[in-house]
Amino acid sequence: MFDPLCPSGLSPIRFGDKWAGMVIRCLEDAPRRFSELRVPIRGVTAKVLTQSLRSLERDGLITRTEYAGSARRVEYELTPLGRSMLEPMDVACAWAAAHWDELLDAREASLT
Amino acid sequence: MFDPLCPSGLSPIRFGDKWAGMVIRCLEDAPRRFSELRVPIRGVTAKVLTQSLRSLERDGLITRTEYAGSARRVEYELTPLGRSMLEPMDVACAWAAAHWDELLDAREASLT
DNA sequence: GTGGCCGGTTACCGATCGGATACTGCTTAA
DNA sequence: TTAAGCAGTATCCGATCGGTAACCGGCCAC
Repeated sequence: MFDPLCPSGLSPIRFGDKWAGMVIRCLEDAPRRFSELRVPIRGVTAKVLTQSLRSLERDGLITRTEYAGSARRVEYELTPLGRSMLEPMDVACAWAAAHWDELLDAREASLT
Repeated sequence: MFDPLCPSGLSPIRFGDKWAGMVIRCLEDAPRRFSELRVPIRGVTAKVLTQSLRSLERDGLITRTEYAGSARRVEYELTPLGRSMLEPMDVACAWAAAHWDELLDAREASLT
């Protein structure tokens, strides 16, 4: 899903830390478990994902729910506040998509 | 203009490095000289502002024009690409303004 | 000829960020 | 009994970020 080579890293617009934007995107449709996040968000380590999730939780963008049961189960879910970030994120994505080639050109030109 | 205590630092949405967003805002209405940027962008040092400007230039968001004349004069100006960032920035500002109190509440709640 | 303004540069420094690696406690399945 | 999965922790490490302080050359006014 989020390829490390994905050009989204080219955009200067960032939401929280390095992985926060991807986390929010992953939670857009449904709550997900820790291990369900690690799969699509390629290249993230457990430690860093934990940091990102804790930070999002502190800011009230996601909730962390530990389900009492024999097997361990923790789910992360967007709060309404977190969901409200989708709108600026969409705008940022649209901007990046619209100006992707210009950004590439500028980068290349600056190497010469 | 950009008070170091300004709550805009509370928003998790960032455009480029720490000062890039303010630089773009300062150039919104007119081209400005190096020293004209240092005044409103309070707290930025020459070195860091230079870094930020160089980075924005590399990305094609601003141009740096050195005017030939006896007195030294350098002006920075938004490119069309740089100007196009104003739209996502406005959306981000609107989001931050709309959810400012929720962000504050979440921060405070996480301290207890 | 000395000081000030302009637009920086250089060297150094601490803090933070993100990543690598190893390990943990708990539970369930083979 | 052993292995695997879940949801992380603990420790260390290098790279980057942002900041301080000092300095620079060219020009100008005094």
